[in-house]
Amino acid sequence: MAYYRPYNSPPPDPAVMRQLTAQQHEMQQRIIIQKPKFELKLIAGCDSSFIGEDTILSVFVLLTYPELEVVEKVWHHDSVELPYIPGFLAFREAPNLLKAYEKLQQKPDLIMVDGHGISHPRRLGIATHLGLHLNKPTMGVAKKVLVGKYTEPATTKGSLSPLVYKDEVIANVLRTKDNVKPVFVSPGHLMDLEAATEVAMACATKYKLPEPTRLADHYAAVFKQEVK
DNA sequence: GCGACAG
DNA sequence: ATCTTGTCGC
Repeated sequence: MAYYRPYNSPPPDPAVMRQLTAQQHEMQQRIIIQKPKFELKLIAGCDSSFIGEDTILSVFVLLTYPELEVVEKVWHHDSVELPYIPGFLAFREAPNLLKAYEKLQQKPDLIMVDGHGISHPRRLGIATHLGLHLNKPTMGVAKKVLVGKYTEPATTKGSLSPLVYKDEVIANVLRTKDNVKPVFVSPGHLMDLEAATEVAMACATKYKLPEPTRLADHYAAVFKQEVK
């Protein structure tokens, strides 16, 4: 198994990588992509930032839908164990995100995660990984492609083009704002691409990132300063 | 064998 | 993710 290792991260143990890959193959069997069976009243957005090299701070923001008004925001920080390795992001960030999630007083009907859903080599982007752990509908909104090919969508807001990987459309490259780089929208778990795309568009008000993840990113920066 | 590579 | 200043444009 070949995997990419960022220039400055410690060399991952081959035995560990084999174990994590096996776990993704097991989890892959439980992914459910279907037409949504939930009523979207509350949507959550989550994101993580780092304080130094090994301390992660994760945030969950809860919003009403479709009004998109913030009703709750929580965070949690802890030390991380694994380095960042493309394709294995969830093993590095999901543990802390789950701890932050537990602090929510109310639980969302859907979680929008910063990162990919099934648009991943083994369909296990962090959004899908979280969805399986929480048995909750999730979708991913990433700023950069991980796998697949696509053509640039038109430069006007609302334009989109499919992201294809192994002859399957695994995400939509969506222009959420005029003349701004598009985002990659994919279903994570318990929903499908069509629904994920619809929600992403409905949450794209005046910025590139849909409100849930944009606000989570915003508060991550705010809380980070409070901790320092 | 040579690139590409979420956050 | 993070390190970082000024600068172009709505």
